[in-house]
Amino acid sequence: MPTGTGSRRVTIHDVARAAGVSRQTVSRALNDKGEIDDSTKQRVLEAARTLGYRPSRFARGLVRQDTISVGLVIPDLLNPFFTEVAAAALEAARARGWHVLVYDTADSAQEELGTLQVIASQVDAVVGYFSRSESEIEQWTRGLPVVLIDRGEDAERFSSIRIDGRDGVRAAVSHLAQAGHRRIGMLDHAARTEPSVRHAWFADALTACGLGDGPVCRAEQSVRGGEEALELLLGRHPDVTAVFAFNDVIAIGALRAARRTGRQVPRDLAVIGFDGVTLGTLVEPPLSSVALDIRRLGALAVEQAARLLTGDSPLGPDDLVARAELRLRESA
Amino acid sequence: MPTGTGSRRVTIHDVARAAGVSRQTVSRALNDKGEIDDSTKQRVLEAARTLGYRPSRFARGLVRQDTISVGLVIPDLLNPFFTEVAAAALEAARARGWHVLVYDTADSAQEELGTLQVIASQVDAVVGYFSRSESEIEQWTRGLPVVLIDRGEDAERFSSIRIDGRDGVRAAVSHLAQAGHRRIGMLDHAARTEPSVRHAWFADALTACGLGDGPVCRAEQSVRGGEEALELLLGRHPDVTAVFAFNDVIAIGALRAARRTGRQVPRDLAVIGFDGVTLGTLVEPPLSSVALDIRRLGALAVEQAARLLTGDSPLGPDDLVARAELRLRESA
DNA sequence: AACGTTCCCGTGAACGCTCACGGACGGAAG
DNA sequence: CTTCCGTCCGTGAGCGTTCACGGGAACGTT
Repeated sequence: MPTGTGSRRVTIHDVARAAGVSRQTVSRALNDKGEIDDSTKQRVLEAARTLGYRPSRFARGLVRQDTISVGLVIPDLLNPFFTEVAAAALEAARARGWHVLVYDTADSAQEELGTLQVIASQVDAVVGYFSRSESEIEQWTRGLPVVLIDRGEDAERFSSIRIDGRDGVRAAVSHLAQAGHRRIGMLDHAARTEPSVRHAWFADALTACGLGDGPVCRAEQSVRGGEEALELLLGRHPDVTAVFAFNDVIAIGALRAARRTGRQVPRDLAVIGFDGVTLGTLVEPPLSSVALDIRRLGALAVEQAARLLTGDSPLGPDDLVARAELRLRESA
Repeated sequence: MPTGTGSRRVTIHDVARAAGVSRQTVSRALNDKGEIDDSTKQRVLEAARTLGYRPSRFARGLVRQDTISVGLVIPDLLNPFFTEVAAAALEAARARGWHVLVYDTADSAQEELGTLQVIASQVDAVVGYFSRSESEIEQWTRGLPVVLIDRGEDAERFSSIRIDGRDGVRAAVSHLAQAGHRRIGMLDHAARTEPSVRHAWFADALTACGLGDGPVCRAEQSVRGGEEALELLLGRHPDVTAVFAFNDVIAIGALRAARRTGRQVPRDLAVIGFDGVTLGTLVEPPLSSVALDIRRLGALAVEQAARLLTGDSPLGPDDLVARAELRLRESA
């Protein structure tokens, strides 16, 4: 068993010497591409096996530039929305024969910087979520194709898959209004300092429906965060009878908190989330949501990365849109 | 904007020429390691920027063999258990500064073979789930460190993180027996032809508790699969009052099917799963489960990969165990 | 004036592999 | 016998980067 603890790496040269042939013949044997006698091929393969030879991916990649790998950057793989985005991107990448390096930045700007610093030297393109400034991203990616996802309004230098939930949120609020709700609150994202884009859609929808502006609470990006935020919101505004959440995870937290405090959903409190994750079908009651086509979202991001990579006809901002539409279940 | 559609790649040489210096000086500027005048450094950096230069990861990797990357092979990232395993492995790998290539084999033996064929040339070690035979795995990995997870009893050539749920399942069945259940069924894994190891634990536990053997139904690895399997099981064996499921996903399906058919959980039907995924806390009622420490599981796999990689003191089979223990919530 | 230092910078070599070529050999065709 | 072709194999070059070394210029020291 050749383990090669500290010793030199086994190269194609060693195999050649052991088999009594040249490097090229070894290469022929391993990549089975003809021009080689079958007996010598077996001999080479045998030598390679006993020596424990394994070609260097770097040397190989250096000479034939065929394999493409893309970096996928995700804030939190355990957040079911990002799980689904990752799965979608993985699927799209596999269809292209790409390799995918996944980086979970743990919702931390620090970790994000860390990945930014190492990712450029490992991949041919980058896809995913970033919270840092575009100039900071550019500084580390340096001309590498980058596709951002859901980068709000400030995606200028990079391609970004824009998420357009305006109509969907409008439909959601409108549905709530028609159900008789007059005081609708929102559980917004907590990380950013300013209100989110989704909140802007929410506010617009409220005025469009002729409702006064709704109270808002910031929620951590977790079920727990949603629970806490809902209690806070309801504590401060007991007249609220419906809530719209920044995303489904938070909405599910709200659902749970509502039931735990004796409210019945949707009778006492209606809840609508955003994203449309599968998890929403498993909770009680099933969660209504302004839903995205997440598989398409991931596929779109990879598609654009591919176009940027080859250089031909990248999609324009108008094509890089994922629209969300209201998917009614039972929570509202 | 130098996009370089079909043209030659921009090399360090081009930058050197443009800046009027040597390759080495360019290298010094880019990896900022002193021995360079600040003004020339700026000049080089400027040249690199305008040329759109980006060092080749292959050339760099060839000469300084520092970056390590590991392949993580998962049957289905959307299955919450594997999501958590992946997240755990990602975290452990990041702590080591490793890069992780993720492959989702889509529960398909064909896709698994496909990854097997390409993965060896891309990573320094492989961690994850495989259904194919060890010889087949070995054929493609060729001496690459491989760490299998939950490979049942037949892990001989490779390191495998064994999942030991014997005591946990025993505790689960025992708990059900003490609650008065006499007829306990199981929803087993459907893919394999023979009954799973978990079923063996279940059967042993039944006899240990003095109960006759329980009826079994095979379930697809999904919530839907669990629903269908439970209906089948209950249709065939109406006297069953409790079920143990191969895993939590299936158990959640069972939970839903039970409630949908008017049964109350756990009063009319008790349900216990396996794995202990977080999702179990979100369903109604919260799922009891024979729970694994999934983060430790992932960390252990990566740890062993690291040891195999450096060659020193790999963990033995006795250390490569993840024990599962009963975690009671409300479904039983 | 000779010498040692410090600061920059450049030159060969090496990393491990594949590609493009060319050559040796044997047998079939002329 | 010559010519040709097909089969098999080896040699040089090159992929793009970093490492180890060496050297020149400028400055200060004795």
